[in-house]
Amino acid sequence: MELTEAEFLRCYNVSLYEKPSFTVDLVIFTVRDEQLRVLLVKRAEHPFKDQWALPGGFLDLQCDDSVENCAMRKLVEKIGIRAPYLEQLKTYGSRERDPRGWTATTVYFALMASNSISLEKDQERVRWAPVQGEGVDKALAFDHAHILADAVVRLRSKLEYTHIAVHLLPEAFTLPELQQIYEIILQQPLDKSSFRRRVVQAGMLEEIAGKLRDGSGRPAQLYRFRDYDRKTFFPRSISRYAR
Amino acid sequence: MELTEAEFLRCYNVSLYEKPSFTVDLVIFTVRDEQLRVLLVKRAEHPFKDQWALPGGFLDLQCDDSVENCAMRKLVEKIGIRAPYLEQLKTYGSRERDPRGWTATTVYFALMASNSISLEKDQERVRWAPVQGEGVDKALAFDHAHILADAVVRLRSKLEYTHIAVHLLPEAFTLPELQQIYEIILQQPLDKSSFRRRVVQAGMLEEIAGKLRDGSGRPAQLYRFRDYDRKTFFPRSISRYAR
DNA sequence: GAAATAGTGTCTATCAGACATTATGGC
DNA sequence: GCCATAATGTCTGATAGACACTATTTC
Repeated sequence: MELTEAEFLRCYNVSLYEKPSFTVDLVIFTVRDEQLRVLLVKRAEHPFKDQWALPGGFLDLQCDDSVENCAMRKLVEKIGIRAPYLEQLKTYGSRERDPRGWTATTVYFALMASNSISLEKDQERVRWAPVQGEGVDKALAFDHAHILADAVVRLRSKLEYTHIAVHLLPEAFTLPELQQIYEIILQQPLDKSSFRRRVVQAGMLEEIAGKLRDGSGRPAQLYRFRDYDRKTFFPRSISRYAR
Repeated sequence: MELTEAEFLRCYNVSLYEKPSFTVDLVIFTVRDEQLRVLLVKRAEHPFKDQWALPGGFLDLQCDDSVENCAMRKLVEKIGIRAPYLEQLKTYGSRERDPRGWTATTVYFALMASNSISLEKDQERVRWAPVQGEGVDKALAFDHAHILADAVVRLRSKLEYTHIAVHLLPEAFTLPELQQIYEIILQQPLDKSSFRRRVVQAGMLEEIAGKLRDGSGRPAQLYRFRDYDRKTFFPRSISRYAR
């Protein structure tokens, strides 16, 4: 006789299959001091003790309802605030990537404004490392250098045709500030006029009436991002370089 | 006294953390009979017994060296050949998605030419279901309808600015055939002249000297994809529709 | 007014869309 | 020659890049 689904579930042994260890890691980007930076932590435990690594850790099946929840929880633990932008990057899983054996990690990447973070606390074990090319000038634990490179490529690529750069700035920002973010991450100067046309015509920004930001020259108009839910998509990529 | 890394690894208990069940699922696309189709299998076991689902299954820590290896193994098991294109889509993990409890699945999507597959074997339990909109006209097990929708969106999106459609055709194909693939998946007619300019100028194709394909009218020039490793990237998206 | 920075205007090259025209096969 | 389909040519509109120019602030 066939089992009903309810009967089947009562008898089902969850531990039937050997499972890999499962972790969630984070690539948290910000732009500070005219550099793209990524949050690194020094590992407190073996393996790779005292080496720099991406923040992350094991899933907690009791308190994490989903992988994304887990990523948000770890983000809050590490930097104390919810990131305005969190996106799943990729899952890396193999027998070799961790000396303890078969592991898989789902990596998320987050963007945040540098004014919402503090660089200072515990510089010895937590650091915002500048990104040079597609990595940092430190050796990273596990396959984290490879993961970081993938994240940098994804970030540059998404910058070309979406609005995600606004998440690297505070709520109110000027167009020159936004352009500088693009220039820093894409590592090339952009034409002011073309840049403005592009973002204004995309309709993604809203002037903050009357407010201006001071500097040494003419003050710049403040804008805010119009709709964090809407997906801006530029029909042409921002730089001509082939990828 | 501190443990060395070697000592630590000897004592390390891999089962310390409770792990979610981990599976790999596949969204395998092809174009056949002028329709985008996806491979579905009827589940033999509970849960969701006898419902249609994406092919997939548990990771085998013994024989799978990596998640990607596992996806390739399952692909070969299901359709008997290596797919010319396999890309990781996303990882879905939560407590709710499977009645047996906390599970995570890493989903890959594959493209293949319809001439390399057989539609006939075991129609009762394996089927190439036509994709309508962003799904199929069957209820799917687990969160597979949601996963399939994500895969269709990703496929359409990548078609706009990359060359991946060539993987849906046999090695030798004509430009009208390639254009038809785009039209079927993007669900809109494309201008012949613009389409040709686009793919020819991208430099991704190579004429197969002298070979022509017959039809009722003038025979079309055969082409093949120049370099399966190179990344073609169209600087503008192919259709004007905003996403 | 000079310096500095913000913002605008204009010209041009490029390319997609539209569509007409030519080419080449079968019958 | 006729039909069907492949392939090319041409015109136009949109827009990115380049760069000159104007605007508004501080000193």
